Amino acid sequence: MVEPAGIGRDQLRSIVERIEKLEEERAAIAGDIKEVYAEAKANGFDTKTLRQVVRLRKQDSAERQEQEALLDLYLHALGMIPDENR
Amino acid sequence: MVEPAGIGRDQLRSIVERIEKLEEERAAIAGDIKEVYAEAKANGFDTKTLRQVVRLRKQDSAERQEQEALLDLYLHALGMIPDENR
Amino acid sequence: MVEPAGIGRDQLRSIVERIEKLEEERAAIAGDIKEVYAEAKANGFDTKTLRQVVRLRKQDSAERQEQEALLDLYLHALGMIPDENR
Amino acid sequence: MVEPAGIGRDQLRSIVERIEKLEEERAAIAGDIKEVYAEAKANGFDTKTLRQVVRLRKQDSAERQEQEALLDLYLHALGMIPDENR
DNA sequence: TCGCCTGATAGTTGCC
DNA sequence: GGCAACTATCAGGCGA
Repeated sequence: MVEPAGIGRDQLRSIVERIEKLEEERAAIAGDIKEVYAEAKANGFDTKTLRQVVRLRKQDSAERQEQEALLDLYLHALGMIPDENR
Repeated sequence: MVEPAGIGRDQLRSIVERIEKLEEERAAIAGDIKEVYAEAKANGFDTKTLRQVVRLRKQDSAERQEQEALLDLYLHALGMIPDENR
Repeated sequence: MVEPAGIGRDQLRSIVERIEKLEEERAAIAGDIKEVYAEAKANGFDTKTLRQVVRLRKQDSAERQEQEALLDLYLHALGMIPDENR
Repeated sequence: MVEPAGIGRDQLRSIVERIEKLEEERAAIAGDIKEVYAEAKANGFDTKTLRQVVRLRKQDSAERQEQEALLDLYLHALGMIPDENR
């Protein structure tokens, strides 16, 4: 049964407000992250690479290797071996 | 010149750690939001509708601002600058 | 199971080529759009404003559709299904 | 001088319509691309890897190696050498 | 629960 | 060369 019209009104308002509050907080943190990247950039770091590093640290190494292996497979099938020293 | 290997080491570590800390916080908040939706659902609300309501409320204010921006642009294009602080 | 090395070779090549062909076409159209803006600019129009107009026209129809969708959702949530083809 | 209000009216309409027409075409092609990926997926290919392949083919290899070198530098500074056989 | 799809986020490109 | 718009990728939510 869905919440009847009259009854849930205050509850609905409360829910929406809580969500909006949390979304604001989340946006604020996103802003902080952006700032850190900006500061890093100002100190001579390459943000693109930084993001890559952060992503790699998050990713499980097993999964990472698997993905690399698959890519190799495809590139090989296309005759595009990216680096023969690999 | 990009940050040389030896120099930025500690700085690099600090940057990465700050970002990871912030991303954790952001993820925690995302979890809270999820909980609110789950709770709402348990109370009989339709989450899809709730999400759309939240989205529309966000859009409304964004849209309003954009309309204002457009007006400004037109006024500018016509040489009728409405606000000298622009 | 992912596509084994030998089997999908020609198929893989075909897929990649089709995608690349389509991406070229898309890029060509993007170029045409750019040209139109450039021409408009040469005729004294403000491109930023033009872009905003185009964007808003798109948004308007999207918004209208979303509002309709929201109405549907509410009617559904209240057990008043407006359209059995849904 | 910006285009005066009355004069450019038809021209403005024409511009906007041409742009919208082109954007539709572009969207149609984007849809085609999506279809190709979907079809590939249905045939057992991994779309994420496919996208990577397409991207790599577009990217100049010199640039690619440069980016890899930079990443290595950062990972090294963090003590995270991703693959010692490299 | 899994796969799909939409919405959020990150990256690229073009303009100023 | 920095910033803003646009595009592509990714992740989370929804429906089967």
